[in-house]
Amino acid sequence: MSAESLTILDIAREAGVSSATVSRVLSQHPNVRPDTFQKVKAVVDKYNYKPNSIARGLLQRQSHTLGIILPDIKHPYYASVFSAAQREAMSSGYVVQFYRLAYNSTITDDFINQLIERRLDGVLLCGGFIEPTCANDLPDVLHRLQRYMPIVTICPPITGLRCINIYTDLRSGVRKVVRHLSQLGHRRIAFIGATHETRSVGERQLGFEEEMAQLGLEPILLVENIHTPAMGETSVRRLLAEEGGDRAPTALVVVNDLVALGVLKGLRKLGISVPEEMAVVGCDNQFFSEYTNPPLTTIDLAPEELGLLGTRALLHAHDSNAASFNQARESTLIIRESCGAYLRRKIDVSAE
Amino acid sequence: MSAESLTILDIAREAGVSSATVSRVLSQHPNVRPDTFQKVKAVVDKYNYKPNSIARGLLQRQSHTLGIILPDIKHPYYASVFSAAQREAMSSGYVVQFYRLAYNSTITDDFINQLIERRLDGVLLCGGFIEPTCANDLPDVLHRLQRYMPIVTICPPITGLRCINIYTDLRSGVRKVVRHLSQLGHRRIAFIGATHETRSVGERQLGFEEEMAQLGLEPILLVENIHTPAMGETSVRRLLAEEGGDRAPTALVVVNDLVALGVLKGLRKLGISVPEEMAVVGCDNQFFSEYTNPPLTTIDLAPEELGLLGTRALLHAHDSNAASFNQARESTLIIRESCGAYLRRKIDVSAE
DNA sequence: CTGTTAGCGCTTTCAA
DNA sequence: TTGAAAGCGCTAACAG
Repeated sequence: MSAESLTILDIAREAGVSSATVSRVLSQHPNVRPDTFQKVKAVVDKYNYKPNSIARGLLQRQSHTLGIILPDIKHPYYASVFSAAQREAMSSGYVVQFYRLAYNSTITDDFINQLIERRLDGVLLCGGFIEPTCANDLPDVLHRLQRYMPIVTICPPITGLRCINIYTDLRSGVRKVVRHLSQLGHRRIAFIGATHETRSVGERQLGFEEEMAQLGLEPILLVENIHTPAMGETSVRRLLAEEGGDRAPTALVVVNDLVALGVLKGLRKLGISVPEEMAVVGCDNQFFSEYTNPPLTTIDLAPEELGLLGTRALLHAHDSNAASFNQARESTLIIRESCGAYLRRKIDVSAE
Repeated sequence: MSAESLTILDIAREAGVSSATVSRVLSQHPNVRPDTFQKVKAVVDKYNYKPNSIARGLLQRQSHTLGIILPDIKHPYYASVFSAAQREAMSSGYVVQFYRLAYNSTITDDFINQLIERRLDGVLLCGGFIEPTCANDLPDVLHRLQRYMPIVTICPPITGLRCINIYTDLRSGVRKVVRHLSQLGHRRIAFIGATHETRSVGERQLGFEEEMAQLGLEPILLVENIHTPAMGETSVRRLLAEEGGDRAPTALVVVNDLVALGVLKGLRKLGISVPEEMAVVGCDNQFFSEYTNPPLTTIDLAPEELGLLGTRALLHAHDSNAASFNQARESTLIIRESCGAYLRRKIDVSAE
């Protein structure tokens, strides 16, 4: 397999120079005489010699490697963050290592140790595991990690943790949604969400409740462990069983687009048409949301931007003294058809 | 930032032993006296010392790192392969690095060099860039890489390349689809696909044409550069413009589920109902395919299985002498509603 | 401009 | 059972 393992010394010998000179040639050091340069380069090319970046990293104390930790790369939101992070890292000569940490697990010392032993140059943490409201030692664990490498979190700010944090303000995002629905005339609005276990879900619920309160409306909540399309599909029936008849909601705010996918199917199976009989709004603006039937109104969280900015912040963490800051970004309401905003207009048009 | 940089020597001094002894303690070497072990362990714990895996790797000539290269992590198919690969690698103490290589680009020497310099213990290559039928030097480039590390490809086998290859047989998969549609009574079946630029797309088209020929049917082809939902959406109108009236297809075989998502929307906008007026079948069985309206009939390619098996093969590539083999897996036809298979039954039921 | 030297932090013979 | 010593492959002073 790896028969090819020439070292810099082999090249030096063959070229009749010292290893230092070869090193200089390799790293484009200016102080090399052109003819020496050529001579060495010829040998390097002849043997197709590739320096060992591990050895170089050992000496320079950097691995040119970034870690990125998230719960599920198959989730389109995380895939977007990851994708953008990788691009940004790559364009600066860094490589990304992927670490998975399940939604419901907390970050442990053992896990942290892996990162430390790998001597990463920085770590991006995103969602899930850094979310549990129950994990009170989270700041401690992350502060320990931070003694070894800069970290950037992409999630709602964690109380007691001093680090770079970037996120999209979900709370105000959901408030926008509720306001929009109320402007369309809805009074009985329900929130289909997960339990508070993750803070970013809690933020959504909080935004929902705050805005409903401000509008003087009574919130309808179905808060269970709902986080897949399948769970969304079954949740609808339960919600309408609990809140039936007069009390039935006319609009649904769904915790994310993935779940909303199931909610739409659930409503379809119940013969409830969207948006005529029920308005539906998601959250996330995934690639598929434009293609649901009807196209899903949702809020855009700009995950790629978070990944890009997070990585950039990480790469600059050494030179910038601002080792800790919070950056909140605004979400964007994407109005499509599932909320019924275009309903009246459509009807008007057809009536003409 | 990384103030914490104790070395094994610091620990050795503090514990009053040699670095060799500390090393033995750290790697659970049997020949250490229990009291020495405890003494050293105490110091290690006290300072929370974490050995530098980079240094260890340099000596042992392995990085315990696998590379995985694919065109787009946001694509659910690749995300699944990646996810499974990471799990399998992690469970064997390996970490995965992600490299992106765009769909349309070919793998270059420069790119290969990055991998070599990073001294990866193996590389998994998947889709896109290893696909172009035009890149005739592909085997050469990969053979060069292979001199440094084992590689596994996940794609239709590449002529002239000797390496481990695992894939799902798309050709027979699409043939199943066509057969199924013909059994449902369809005679005018169209294929909406991309150009031949990638072989895995070519395989699908080949399967389509082969089976149509075998059935004595005339194939209808819309083969352009269609690989996003948006392109799928617009493709329908073009197809029906070209092949209208009597010649209009009654069934559509779409190159993948992502594109099918757009095709469904395009048909909806044209007021063509699925499956009543047009049967649609996708390919890939993505997470969303069960939730389209109507649910999409498709073929399952088991990407997670490919990722798992590919990684496992990579990890065993050293001890197994079978340095090169092809493993083809069967695809599974997933019958849902968009193909109309349940149509008659439904009608019967409602007629009762 | 180039070579010598001394490591980076760890493991692993070989002796003791 | 433990320690001394010799590197893994490379870079970075420091001389010359």
